Amino acid sequence: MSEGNVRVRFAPSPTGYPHVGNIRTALFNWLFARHTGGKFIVRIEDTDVTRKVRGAVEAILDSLRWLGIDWDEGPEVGGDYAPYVQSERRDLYQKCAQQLLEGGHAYKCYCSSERLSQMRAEMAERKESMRTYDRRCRDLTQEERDKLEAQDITHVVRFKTPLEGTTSFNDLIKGDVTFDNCTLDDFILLKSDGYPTYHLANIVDDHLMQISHVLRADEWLSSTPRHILLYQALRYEPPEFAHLPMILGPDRAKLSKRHGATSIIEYRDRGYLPEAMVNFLALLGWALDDKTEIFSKEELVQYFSIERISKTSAIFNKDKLDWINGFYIRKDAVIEAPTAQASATALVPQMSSNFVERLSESLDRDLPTEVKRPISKEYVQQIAPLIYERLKKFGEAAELCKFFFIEPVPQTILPTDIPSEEKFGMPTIYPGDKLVYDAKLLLGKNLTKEAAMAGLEAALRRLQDVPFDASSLDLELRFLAGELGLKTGDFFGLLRVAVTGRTAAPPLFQTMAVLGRERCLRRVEAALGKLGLV
RNA sequence: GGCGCAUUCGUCUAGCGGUUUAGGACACCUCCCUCUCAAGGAGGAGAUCACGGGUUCGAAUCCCGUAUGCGCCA
Repeated sequence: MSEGNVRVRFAPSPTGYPHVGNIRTALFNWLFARHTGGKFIVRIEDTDVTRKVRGAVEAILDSLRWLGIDWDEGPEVGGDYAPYVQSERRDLYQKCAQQLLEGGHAYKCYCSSERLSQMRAEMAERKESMRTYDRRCRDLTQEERDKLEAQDITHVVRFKTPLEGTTSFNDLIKGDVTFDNCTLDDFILLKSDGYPTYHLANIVDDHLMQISHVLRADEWLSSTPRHILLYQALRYEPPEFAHLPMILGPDRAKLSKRHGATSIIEYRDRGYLPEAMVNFLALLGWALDDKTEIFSKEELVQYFSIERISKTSAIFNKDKLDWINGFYIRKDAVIEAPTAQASATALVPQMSSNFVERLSESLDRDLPTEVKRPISKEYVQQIAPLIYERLKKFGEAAELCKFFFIEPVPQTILPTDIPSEEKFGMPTIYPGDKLVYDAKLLLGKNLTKEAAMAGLEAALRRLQDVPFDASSLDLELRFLAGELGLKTGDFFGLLRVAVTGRTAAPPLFQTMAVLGRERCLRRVEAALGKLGLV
């Protein structure tokens, strides 16, 4: 098969919101298509009527769009092989089933589901190795068939799997795989409601849509011999197969809702960047070499190859995702200003409008409702350079810069007031979204109450008339620390807690400059007032 | 239970018979930078290459078993 004729598909069933595994499959298909100059097709496999979930199709397409995975044929865009929704293609499957029936490759099965489940129970009882359909209807005589037909019993159509021989195929990732036909069952082609099973619909559509390569999750490997047999019975040329390693949860089990965030949409909503997600997903089961970790989408398209897909399943490593996301945030946040070193005001880097925009959005969404909207763009622009290096995902932004919007309130907090999951140094947030912090934090490790109070009082006076820009504040407060006989670290730490309510925050002087004189004075004053009571 | 696939640091992986005292990344630890936290820089710890047999002058790399995990039959 020449690579120019590559046609691959992503065939999700709308039984739920797509998780990272589903989307990784889509990504690999897409990368393969774009790398080879082939076509990427999206086909909705909605033949399982009972498990259909409302809104799932939209969620799937939204996920693809979010990551920039565009499709050449499929829902919304159409194509030469439309429709791309299986429920609209029922006639095709029924015709195929009929053809198989007539060719002696399939038969109608009249067994009731009650009989089947009873049969299975008995087999389990007897510990039989073959716990599959006992093929009772396979060799019915014409007379028996007519009789059952006359009774108007609902039936399914089953594939007449060869009883002997083997079925082999060469998987592009796993290599040669062989199955004994006698281990395969007479699987269902057409359900009693007239809908096809995955097996039938899949084969018919892949053939009709001229799919050249099937890149799908490893869980389908065991079904592949059935598919090959079907292709043969139908006299279709089978496509190439490549079974992708699975993505597992931290407990090594197949991803499911139990693993917390599984829906890819959730990652978008938590503030992950699409380019980071694509980069991360690509690295789950694929690697270019022994060192490269960061890939743009263009580079992935350029370098992607099936040969370099690994055979082993991978565990979703959230820490690494966070690292990659932080990397992309930092990378995209700053505009390289060629005149930066010439500019005296270039203490803070210039932020990209993209970053400011995303930051504004997440603050607008996550900041408490008490904060007045709309949130000032100019203000966000000032905050941005102070936090961009500290952000791993935009979902954390509000928490990270809350104190720019809400007054910290010092309070004496009893140990029992602090929720156990609260990290050291982080403020305890109470309902009503006041930024309450433990007044004891003001003392830090090395300060006595008296020294802290003296420090705050001195700062209060000095802050009245010092020019309120970062470098002046730096200069003046450093000087003041000396006057007070305090270590700069201790003094600045004290001020940091007073001004931000936390022990870990962006650089102090830049933060103070952004907050402005009035607010800083008020906060120092509040801290001082409370400190007297500690 | 049967069948199939897999098995390199905690995790993602490089490795496709000698260049390997098994390389990189995340996480972890130490140090530097430093007003804290980050970011960045420099180091460190961490893998008897699942186990047991072969093949070979030589195996993480090839073959066969066993175990374990995962998947499918459901």
